[in-house]
Amino acid sequence: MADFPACFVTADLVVLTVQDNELRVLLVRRGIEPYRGVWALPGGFVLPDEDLDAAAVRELREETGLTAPVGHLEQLASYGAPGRDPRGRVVTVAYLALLPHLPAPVAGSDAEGAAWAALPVADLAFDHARILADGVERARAKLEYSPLATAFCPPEFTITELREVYETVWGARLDPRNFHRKVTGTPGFVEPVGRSIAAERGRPAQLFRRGPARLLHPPMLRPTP
Amino acid sequence: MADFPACFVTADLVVLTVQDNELRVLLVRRGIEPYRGVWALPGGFVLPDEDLDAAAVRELREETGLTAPVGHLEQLASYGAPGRDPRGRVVTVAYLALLPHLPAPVAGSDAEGAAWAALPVADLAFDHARILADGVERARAKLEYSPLATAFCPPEFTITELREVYETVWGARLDPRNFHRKVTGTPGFVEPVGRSIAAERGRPAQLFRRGPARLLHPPMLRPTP
DNA sequence: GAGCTTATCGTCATCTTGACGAAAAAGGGA
DNA sequence: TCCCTTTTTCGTCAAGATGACGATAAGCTC
Repeated sequence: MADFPACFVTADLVVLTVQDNELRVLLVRRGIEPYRGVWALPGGFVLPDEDLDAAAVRELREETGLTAPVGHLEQLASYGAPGRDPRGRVVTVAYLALLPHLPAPVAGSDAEGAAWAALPVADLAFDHARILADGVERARAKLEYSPLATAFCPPEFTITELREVYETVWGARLDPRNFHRKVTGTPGFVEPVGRSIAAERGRPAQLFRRGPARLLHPPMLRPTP
Repeated sequence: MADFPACFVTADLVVLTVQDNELRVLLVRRGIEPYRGVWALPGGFVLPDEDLDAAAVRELREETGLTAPVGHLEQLASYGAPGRDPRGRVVTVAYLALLPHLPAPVAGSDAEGAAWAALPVADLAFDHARILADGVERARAKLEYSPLATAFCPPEFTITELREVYETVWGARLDPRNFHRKVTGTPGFVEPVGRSIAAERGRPAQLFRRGPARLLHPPMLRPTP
């Protein structure tokens, strides 16, 4: 094994949220070289005796201040092209997190600042533009056959809020009546809370929470433009 | 960066094929410690200045003797639990390959032998049972919304051969008439070659090759048992 | 209460699916 | 040659899902 060169392994995060009908990603401004002062995905080195998933959870907590288990976190892909990091051989295991909108992000120890950036974003450090694009495409695809759109919503939400998540992530308009029928008619997608909430205008909407289903059968397909 | 411990990175392969109506995986019997003599997924260390995908392609070629670009290869997931390899911190980037049936596999340099093993298999080295299970589930899911079942077939195949791939991977029976209608009616899934082939018995079947579609719209859903 | 806005329910044509009948196209045997 | 078997391929029909859109319900403000 001594014949093989050592690598460093990092866990980077594509943290997506929906706010003001915009898809936004959590970015940090790098405080150290390389790419000092450039926006990048949050992340960091995997610690000794730390599992990859644990590293992602730790980074997510450090960057967002999240303690409660809300939203969704899954492994996205790994990136290890030679030369992607000028410091040497660094392999990144990227994770995708989908979160409801949170207060202002917290800057990490080696960052000058953090912000929610509306997509599309330009000029990211390393190969983070590619990782971000892969994460967004994964999120778009997953909304089709899984109930993960609820990860963008607070614990209790209305069908209209859920529809706005779909419309924002997909960049498409959906018919409110057909969407309502599809969501409430798919077993395990959402469960009625039993209460209603008064909107600013119009008829109050029923509140729902996420149901037990992990997969949508049949899936909710994107409109074919 | 010197604060962080070095890891070793390997690329391991879940190579699946369909033969005799069985789903089979390529395994090697390890010739070196640890787990000497135990069956494992093929794979090896990523070389210096080698991209992850390139390492997977190289390992696949070394283990199968494949030169022509047939079948399908994609990244599956990464596994890096501490202690998964007794030699130290080893992170594995797993790849999933779907291939038509090939002649007998070639044993690699550090393996005592190689074989196509019918699923399910037991007693694999490291955490390879988990990686294999993830690969099989990925393959099953991908048959639903992509035309990748054609990767299990030779360049020219009949609709019945394609259906047998689905039936084998899913472990379910499909109606030949409805399957034929669905496959030939989905744009870009398969293209007629124009010739027919005489089977052992019954009416000769038309030959098809894979079409240009990357995604099936609408998807071919697994039967709900 | 009139008027506005949004949520929710219904209707209907169209498309897709699951179950299954039937014709087409080969070979084998009497 | 004429059945018989087998497999492929095409049709039919009911049930379910979808897209387009009308209609009603339930709040608000004036």
